[in-house]
Amino acid sequence: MVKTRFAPSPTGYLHIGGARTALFNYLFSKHHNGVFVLRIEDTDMERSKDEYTRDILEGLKWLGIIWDEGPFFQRERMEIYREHAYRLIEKGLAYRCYCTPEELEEKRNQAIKEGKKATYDRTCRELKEPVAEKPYAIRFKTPITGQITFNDLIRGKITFNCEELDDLIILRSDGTPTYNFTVVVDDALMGITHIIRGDDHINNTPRQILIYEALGYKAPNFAHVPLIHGKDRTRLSKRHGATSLLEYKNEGFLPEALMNYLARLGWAYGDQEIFSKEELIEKFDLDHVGKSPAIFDMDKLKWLNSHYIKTSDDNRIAVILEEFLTKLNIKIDKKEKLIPIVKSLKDRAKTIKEMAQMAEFFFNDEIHYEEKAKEKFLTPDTRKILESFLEGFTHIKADDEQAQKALIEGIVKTTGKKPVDVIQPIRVSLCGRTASPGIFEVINILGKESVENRLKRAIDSIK
RNA sequence: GGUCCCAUCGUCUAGUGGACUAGGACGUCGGCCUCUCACGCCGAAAACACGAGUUCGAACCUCGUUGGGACCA
Repeated sequence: MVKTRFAPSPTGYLHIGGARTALFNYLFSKHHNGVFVLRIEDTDMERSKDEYTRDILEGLKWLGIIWDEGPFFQRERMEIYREHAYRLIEKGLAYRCYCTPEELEEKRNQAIKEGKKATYDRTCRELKEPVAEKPYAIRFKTPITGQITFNDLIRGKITFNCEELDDLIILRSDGTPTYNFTVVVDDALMGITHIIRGDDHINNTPRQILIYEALGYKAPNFAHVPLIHGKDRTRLSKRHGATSLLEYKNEGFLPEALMNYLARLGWAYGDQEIFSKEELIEKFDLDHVGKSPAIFDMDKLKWLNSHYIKTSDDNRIAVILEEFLTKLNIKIDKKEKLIPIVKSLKDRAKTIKEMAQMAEFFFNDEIHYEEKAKEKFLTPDTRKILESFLEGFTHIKADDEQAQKALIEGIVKTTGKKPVDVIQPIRVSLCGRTASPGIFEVINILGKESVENRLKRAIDSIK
């Protein structure tokens, strides 16, 4: 059975790259009816924070990635790693190293001076007896010669020479295990069959394979996904504003848009652009994951988001819109307005946040007029138009589009102006701006009283 | 610096030796629609990094060059 995992360290928020790695693991396991495990690699006591763990869990949930097992916390498994480290010593596949950090530092400097590689010189490798009372780290006995090759599911065959690898520390002198050791122990114990992770781990892979073998476990399949880059083509980091995935939620993106975008970033299925979650599970495979890094493109994400806003259920969008309106301190006078507002704005907004901003004027008759709009359309010249529209409108219902059209046509005829010249002043009076949903739609949503209030207020503002 | 990886429009990508006059999508530009803004529709510009080789034939295979990235130091 296929079993994958996502194993982030809670030393930062769940960023876009991490989310995509998680997604690929999730999709791959679900595609094969397998199991997806979540493991939190929190062995770095200094930098790990609960806040980050919470962000990661929440982010995954929001995106719609559901794990079958876990979350497991490495901090709770320290004994297991220690036990495995000593097991390797017993098997003669690891050894105690008594070199002090100072000695190591000196050796390193010396090697660099001589133009050699700054790797550990294996001083303690052949020590026969443990030295009592002296602190030690445990090092892994890396084969001195030979090659290690693995078949990456995305990149094909990758080969390393063992000479390039030194005897890495698996357990520090303070008893804490190191990264390359804990991943292997956990992945082996948890029965992970496919490790899908970032490109940045390729160089760790040969060491890890060696550790699998030493421990007597079968190495899993590896698939290294290229990293996501920022516009400057370097790895995404805080500089690129790639903080938390949840920030996209706060910016008004829909989770399915983000999932769709992330999946298509570095993976393709012919010419298809739009994928539901179910479709992704059905169609995702490692064969069509690209090998070169992808650059994050906000415009395309926005396009997908607007697509999902357009095609999403109005009630659902209304609920989200309400949250954003509240966040913007906009008081919702009548909840029944929300659905019609969504209907009128879903083709115009790229994010729900944008939608909330566009919707603001619907909720308060004391609207703010945009400077330029007022200058151009609320003038002594247009005042007559507004007055005659208000006069006619008092006899009409707010949902009677036909009557409103007739009224405007009448004004067009008597003034000799173009329809747009009649409508724009009305639009600015009602919305405070020159761009808005269709004028009849706006009137209908606002209702008779609001429309009359706003017209009066606009007319007064001209005086 | 060492090791490893990568290379098709600005961006995401299709492409697995002949169907390639290199396809789709975002973005850009132009047009249509239109009460404004959007939406929608139509159209355009836009790429195989370079050089050798293999082959009847190369975006696709091989080698090299250049460029980029990651990890380690």
